[in-house]
Amino acid sequence: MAERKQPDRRRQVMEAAARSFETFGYKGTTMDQVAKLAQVGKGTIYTFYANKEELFEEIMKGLIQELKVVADETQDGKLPFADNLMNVLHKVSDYRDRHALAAKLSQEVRDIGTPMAKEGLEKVEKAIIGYIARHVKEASDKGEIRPCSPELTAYMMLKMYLALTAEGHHLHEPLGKEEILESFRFYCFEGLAIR
Amino acid sequence: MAERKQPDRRRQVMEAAARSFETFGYKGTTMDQVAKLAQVGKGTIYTFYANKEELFEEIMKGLIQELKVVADETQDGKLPFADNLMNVLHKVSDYRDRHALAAKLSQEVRDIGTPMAKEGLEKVEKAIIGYIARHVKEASDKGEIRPCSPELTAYMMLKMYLALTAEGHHLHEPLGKEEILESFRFYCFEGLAIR
DNA sequence: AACTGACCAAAATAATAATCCGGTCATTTC
DNA sequence: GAAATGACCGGATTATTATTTTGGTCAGTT
Repeated sequence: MAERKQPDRRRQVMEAAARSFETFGYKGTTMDQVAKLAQVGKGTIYTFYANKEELFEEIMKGLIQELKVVADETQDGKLPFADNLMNVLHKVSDYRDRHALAAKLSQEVRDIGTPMAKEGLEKVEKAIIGYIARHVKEASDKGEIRPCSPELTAYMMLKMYLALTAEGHHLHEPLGKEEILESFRFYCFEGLAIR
Repeated sequence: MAERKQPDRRRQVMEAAARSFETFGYKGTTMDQVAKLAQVGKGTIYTFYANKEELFEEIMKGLIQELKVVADETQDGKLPFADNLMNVLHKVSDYRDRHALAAKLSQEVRDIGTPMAKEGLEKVEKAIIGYIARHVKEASDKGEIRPCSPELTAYMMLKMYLALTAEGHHLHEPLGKEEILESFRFYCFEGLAIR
């Protein structure tokens, strides 16, 4: 009963859109282009999605889903919270950097500042913070770390991680992977105070 | 002997430039404008400064100097390092936010991304980090805080402080002054680890 | 009923004209 | 004759206009 008597147009559109957004960015993909790639009349797209924005959001949801899978796969129940956290940050950041769609959108924001592209990437960041926040809460409840606001803590963790991995602004030497891990543990978990 | 038989043209130029840059931004000030404000022929400016860039750098040096004075005045030898640090961060950030030149340049970078304006603000940030780094090193030598790389630590401190004070990106609620201080102490000095 | 693509207005881009501005230097001032 | 000036230059920027593109619609086809 799963015969495709008719080609699945919704899937065709989604896949075409995904390819187009990651190749040409948000601004660079046109609805005509997507229709052509999907081998579908342009009007057909509008039977599934109200507009370009909605189509884009659907694709971004997919990226966030992928990141969640990567993060879940990285977690190891036997490891302490700090190790899991650092592994997840590393893996997710790495995956995001390498993912064609995210990379293209970053470049688009840098180069021409497309608002939709910025918004999309913000949603990804927000999803990452939400994901971390859930695990922070869990660790906090289990007494693995000190009590804290999960949301704010997750936000600070991501900011600290990004500050350490950031290069480009020549404010500090680019750090090696080991240095990043060590520094992250130092600043995020241990703190500067004498104990 | 300190009579001003001739008007001090260098000073006139500097003051005019300072007023112009803080009113119109880097791009918005023209050399003609500065000459007129300084009541000086345009060519005269070029006897003191090789070009517009150099004139701008002179003015930025002045801003950095002002910030250093504010920071030094904020320090209180009797207070522990953490308190001094937080006071300095608060005062300097506040002063910078209110300073017309810095405010204008920030807006210019946001709105049109003038490279020179960005560069100038980066120099300010670098100066702040350098200043903090010196005090971190001192505190570290005195054993007030754990041993650490002063440069990297100062960088991380500023980033953490800015992350906490940042609003606009709606990634977390804007925090009150007390919450900022408390959170900064928590994340920067105490750390998440159970002790 | 599902699908299509010619069509439209608005927005983006390209082409062109007009203006501005950093920097120079021959001339003037003292 | 050293210091100061401002008219002047060409490259860059901006304003103006013409042209093309594009998101979205809908009358017509399958």
